[in-house]
Amino acid sequence: MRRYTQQKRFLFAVDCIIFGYDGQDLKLLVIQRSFEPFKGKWSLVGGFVQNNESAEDAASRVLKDLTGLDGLYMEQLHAFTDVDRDTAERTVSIAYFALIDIQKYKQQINEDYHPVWCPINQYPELIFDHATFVELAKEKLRYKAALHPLLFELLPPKFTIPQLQNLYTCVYNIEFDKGNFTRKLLSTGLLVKLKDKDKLNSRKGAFYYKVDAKKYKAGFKLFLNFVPQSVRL
Amino acid sequence: MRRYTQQKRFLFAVDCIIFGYDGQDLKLLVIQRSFEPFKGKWSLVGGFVQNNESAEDAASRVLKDLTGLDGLYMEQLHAFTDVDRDTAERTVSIAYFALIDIQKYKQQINEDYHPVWCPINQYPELIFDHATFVELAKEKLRYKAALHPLLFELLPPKFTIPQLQNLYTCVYNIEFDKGNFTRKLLSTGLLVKLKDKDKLNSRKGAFYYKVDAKKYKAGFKLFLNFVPQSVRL
DNA sequence: TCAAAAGTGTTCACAGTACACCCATGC
DNA sequence: GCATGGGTGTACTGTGAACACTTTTGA
Repeated sequence: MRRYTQQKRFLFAVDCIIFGYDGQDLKLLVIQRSFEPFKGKWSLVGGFVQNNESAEDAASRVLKDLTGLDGLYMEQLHAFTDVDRDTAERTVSIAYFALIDIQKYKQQINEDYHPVWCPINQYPELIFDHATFVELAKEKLRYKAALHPLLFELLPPKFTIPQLQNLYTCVYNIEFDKGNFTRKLLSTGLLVKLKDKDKLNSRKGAFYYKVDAKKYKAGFKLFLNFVPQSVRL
Repeated sequence: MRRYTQQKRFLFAVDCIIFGYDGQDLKLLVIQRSFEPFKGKWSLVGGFVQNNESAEDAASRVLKDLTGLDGLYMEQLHAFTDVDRDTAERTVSIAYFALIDIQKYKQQINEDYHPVWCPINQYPELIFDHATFVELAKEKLRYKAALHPLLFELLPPKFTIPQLQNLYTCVYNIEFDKGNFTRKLLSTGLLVKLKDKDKLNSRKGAFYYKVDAKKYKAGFKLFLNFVPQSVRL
């Protein structure tokens, strides 16, 4: 009754929700679909899982194809399995969300896909159930970043505290008190102060910091009450 | 190049990590596999996703088959997709974890599967990568229960605060101060005090409480710092 | 009356918040 | 010197942790 041979097989895809930060705003990467059905419509980046790769492998491959980069932050979001979610044929999609610093990587984006960075709250209509993916990913980003030092993945290796504060403001749509923000941040011990300053955004200039890689890895799980509970959703 | 017709199709299963609480200890439900390969070996409860159902549908069906119950707490844990995870044929498995009160439901367990409740830290060797599923589920349970009022799903409708405290102790392997525990719990406003007492566990007796269903639903997302951060993993 | 568990009260330390104030610099 | 944004100091408040104490009841 449950023998393998009598079971259906399904198509199996991955789709990536790619968040990027350009120093100003939080963005979402979408592409124009290059194949039928819905060729030319807006879509998340995705692809089918091949015989010799796991879903993680496939998602990494898709990310690399698009950005030219390995080693981006990436994690599984959710498996979407509704019977009719793909109108062509039953397809299971595993969604991954990834974080990237737009400044650093924008020149490496593969233009074959016609990728576009959209404001996170203002992206075009997407095919299938991809908008559901995005909304869930946004929720998870907010949830997780409230507890773990996740947002560093969106910044360049050198960044200032005001830059980081602006990023938090983008993610949570609230203002943070700069004094308290700075103290809380430095109290985690995850940051290393550098000698030089960023002078673009103010006359006085703000010191650059970088992440202490060792402490970052070790301290990833236990972090902060950075964001008021009421804002975390 | 990415046409649907040229893609592989894969088998697609669900597996359930079922946690139960019997008033004393936290348990895991495992079964003896009734079909090849590995017939007779220990395994999580699972099944293949059918043509006309989503993975959630399939997981609910599997849970119902085993326990006779609808409406159990259930959520998607993770999709496991390693190429060789199933030795018979490439199979993607979506793992769900479920919470049930053993006391209430034990008589309804379907005996065809030879199900056994094992202590959560002492379960038999499981087939394939099922042990990985269980460990991830334990981690997620601890993580989520530290932030959300999840553990009520493991208790009967009427329960005492000392019972709940014992459950927390099982999950986190730490002692909780009863005074602080009680205060923190009642301050959430999620509980309603009942008139009667449980007299089995003490001479004095402990008042029963029940969950305020409306507040429970509304307050599920914002809960407590119930568990010290260092214990959450 | 005593033991055992339920439940309450009290103190202390510290983390989060609000907000005032000082600092460095380019114009 | 003054406007601007970076950075520090401080006082207040609330929450969490530790632990002493009271209550209830069966044996």
